[in-house]
Amino acid sequence: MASRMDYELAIRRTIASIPRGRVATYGQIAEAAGYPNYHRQVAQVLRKYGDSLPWHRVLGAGGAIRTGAPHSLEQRFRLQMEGVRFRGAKVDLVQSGARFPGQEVD
DNA sequence: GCTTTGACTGGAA
DNA sequence: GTTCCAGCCAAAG
Repeated sequence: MASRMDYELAIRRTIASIPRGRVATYGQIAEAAGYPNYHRQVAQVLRKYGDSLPWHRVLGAGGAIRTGAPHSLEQRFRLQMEGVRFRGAKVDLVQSGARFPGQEVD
């Protein structure tokens, strides 16, 4: 049974797999990592290992930036530099939303 | 071992 | 559109 801190490994791997120019939400990452409802742990992992992860590609529900800290400015700047299109203060998930295998596209 | 906190989410007011 | 509340899980006090 390898269920202990594997969740963080799965989350880290999922975040690292986000293609450049695309973004994913906390819930989406948690689900894609195999741990639904672990959206909070995604944030925790980002705080811990964010320095070695594309943290700027992680957004809140609806494409909103939930960094709170001054990072919000840098995050938005980086995303725009990658070609992510913004709509007001939120990201257009319809265009820049990362698609993980197994997800249904309605 | 219980309480508080956190880069969250979805629904209700 | 925003604000508040309950649900959620793990780490830290």
